[in-house]
Amino acid sequence: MGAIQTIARPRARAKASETLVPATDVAPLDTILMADCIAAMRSLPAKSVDMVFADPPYNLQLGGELFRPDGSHVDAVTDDWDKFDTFAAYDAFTRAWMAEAHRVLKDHGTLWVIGSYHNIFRVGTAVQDLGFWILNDIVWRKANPMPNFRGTRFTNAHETLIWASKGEKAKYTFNYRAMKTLNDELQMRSDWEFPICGGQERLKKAGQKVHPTQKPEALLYRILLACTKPGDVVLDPFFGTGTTGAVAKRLKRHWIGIEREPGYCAAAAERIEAALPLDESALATMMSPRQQPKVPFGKLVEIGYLAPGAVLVDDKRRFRAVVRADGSLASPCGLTGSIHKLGSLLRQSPACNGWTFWHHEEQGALKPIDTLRQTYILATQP
Amino acid sequence: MGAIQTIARPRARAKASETLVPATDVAPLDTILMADCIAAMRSLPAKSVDMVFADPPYNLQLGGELFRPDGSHVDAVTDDWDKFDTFAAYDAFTRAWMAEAHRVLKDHGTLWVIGSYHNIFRVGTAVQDLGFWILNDIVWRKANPMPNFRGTRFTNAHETLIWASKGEKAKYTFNYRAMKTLNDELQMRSDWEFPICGGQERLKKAGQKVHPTQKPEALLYRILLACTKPGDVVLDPFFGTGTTGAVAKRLKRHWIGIEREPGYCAAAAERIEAALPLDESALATMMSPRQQPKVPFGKLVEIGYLAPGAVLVDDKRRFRAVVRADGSLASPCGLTGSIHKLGSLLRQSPACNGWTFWHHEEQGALKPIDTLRQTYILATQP
DNA sequence: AATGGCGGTGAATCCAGGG
DNA sequence: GCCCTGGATTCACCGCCAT
Repeated sequence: MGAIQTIARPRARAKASETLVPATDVAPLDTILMADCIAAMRSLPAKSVDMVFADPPYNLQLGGELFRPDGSHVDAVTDDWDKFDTFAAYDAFTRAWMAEAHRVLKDHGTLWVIGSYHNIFRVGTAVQDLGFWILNDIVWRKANPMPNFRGTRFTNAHETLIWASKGEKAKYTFNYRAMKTLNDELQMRSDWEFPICGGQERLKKAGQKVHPTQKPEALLYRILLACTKPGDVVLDPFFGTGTTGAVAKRLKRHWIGIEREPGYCAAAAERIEAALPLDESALATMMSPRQQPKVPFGKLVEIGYLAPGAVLVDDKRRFRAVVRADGSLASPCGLTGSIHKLGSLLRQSPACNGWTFWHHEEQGALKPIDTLRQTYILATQP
Repeated sequence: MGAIQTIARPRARAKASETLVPATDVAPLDTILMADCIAAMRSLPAKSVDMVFADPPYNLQLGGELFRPDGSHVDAVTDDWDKFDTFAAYDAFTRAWMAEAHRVLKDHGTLWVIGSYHNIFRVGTAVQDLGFWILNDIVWRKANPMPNFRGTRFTNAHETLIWASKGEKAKYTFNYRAMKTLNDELQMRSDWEFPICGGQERLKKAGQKVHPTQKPEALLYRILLACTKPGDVVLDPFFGTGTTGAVAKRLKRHWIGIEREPGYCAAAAERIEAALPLDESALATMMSPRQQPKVPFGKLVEIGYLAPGAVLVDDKRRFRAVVRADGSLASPCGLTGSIHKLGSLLRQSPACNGWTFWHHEEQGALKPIDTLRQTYILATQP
């Protein structure tokens, strides 16, 4: 693993590359190029890297300030690097860096890009228009997303990644066995769950986060493990605080980072210097064992296990309630609420497990609605 | 719910609409229009529907169908088709139907589109370019996806939906409380899990599935419950076997379906005819507190729930205020104002819900004054 | 030493209605 | 249009500190 080298400008050849540069020289491995990403990419030889991982600006287009219900302020992404005047400007920027990514990639290399609904559709369109061939889109389900404080939309609980080869017929690396092993001998799916980056992993300086959008290492770990081999070269043109570099070093892949902000470069260099090969316990956390799925009662209504209007009773038939369209219950006396809430109201107890309290008639017998939940879990778990 | 009416062509006015048609007439409700989708949409009056749900063709590269910008079918699709031409044709088709969707939607209506990585990025770009404002992208996680048999990629286990309003400032319907209830009192997230459509729900004829991509009713159920009100009109320009219509009928929403294939139209008509609407009590959903009668704080003082001079504090007893005769509060530091105003002043936040911020002593315990309001509402409701 | 309460916070396109 | 005001609105995780 080469030393970390921070340079102030891309190499002098950058300008000449606008004409035609023979791809004879070698890319500077395990190095941060402190420069504008498009100029720096132009300085790299064609067909020299095995993967490009890109976490470009999302063009969030945020409005005013946002406050939590308790009155505290939400620290939003307001950095200048995320601001674009128009979609056209964003598209031009996207196509410029992505065209360079296509040039720099080896024929058997692949591109990964991450984004949110603000930008990912434009990114994906550019991916296709530039001749890349999409292999999968991947959903990063956040275990702990920020809620929607005003109750105006669905909680924005995921981000999207695109994985693409250089063309329809292009070969690419996919370590199928490694992914299947990582996923308890089941094929790895296109939806991945990870917590957002926080705790010890989150880089901080004077109590402040160093970068507003630092990605979790687990995400990069899975990507690099799935789609590169040891010794491969990964280029990250939006290096930030160097998550890609840190994980690449741990997995014995080479990396090249491009980052304009000196502060991010310094943080990344220090972080990667300190990165060590993963020990077994850290590996285990990366494996993200799957947990028992939570099944809301409303789900059983949606999928038709219980129809709205169905009648539920307790085991002694003392209480009775009707299922409503949204999964709430209504009792004849006018009380309404969730299965748990209505159970506790009627029983006049502080808490109630609605799953075992409420029953429905099935072949002449009363069965707790929990059996429906178990049936559902059994039917949908592989 | 009107009878199902299958027509062979869109109404005669369709052609004239290419010039300028005053939007005076009414859309044909609860009807299948057997016609090309763009032509049929042109026959509908402007600003006449509350939601457009669209499940357009997923694109072409799998040897499927190709459309010209006017929506007509292109027969000879060969492997030699230039990709750019293919994408350009699909984009033109997408923008054509989507522009009609924008025209047909009421100002407070919303658009839903579903797709996979083959087409969703182009669809999303069109959504933004046409001036729609994306509210969420939603991931449908398939509980039981088809495995990747060759082990060459990640299991393609999800599809993506886009939910958009007509513009950045446009209002829209979102039944927040119903969604929260449906999800066991947690905010509904942007990742939804449903099984793919199969079993009894899957329409079959002579052992063959009637439609290759029939969507599960649970998916439409959640969408319609979340983003429409009873009596609203939902237009589905790619009606297929009528999942949208069947669920709309069950939930007492009006629907309009456009479908070109007679076989699909017949299956949809039969299916919707058999669907049963929910009765009123089952259709009821948990309402937002907003829809409760408004009770001014001063009312509680007037009727003696709280006497002038009573002392209120916040939950941590950091702040303290005295109730005055007119229902305003006065703090010891001299500040005065409504329960909301004084709360925001003292907490130094831009807004504050005084009903939950302020507490009063009741049997030795602090209780939010909102409980008094709830008591009052319960006591005065018929 | 465990445990539990409390506070902080994260890529967020985050209000509605009346005067 | 604008301004003002009423009042609706949060989940999982991490770390600190008190018990």
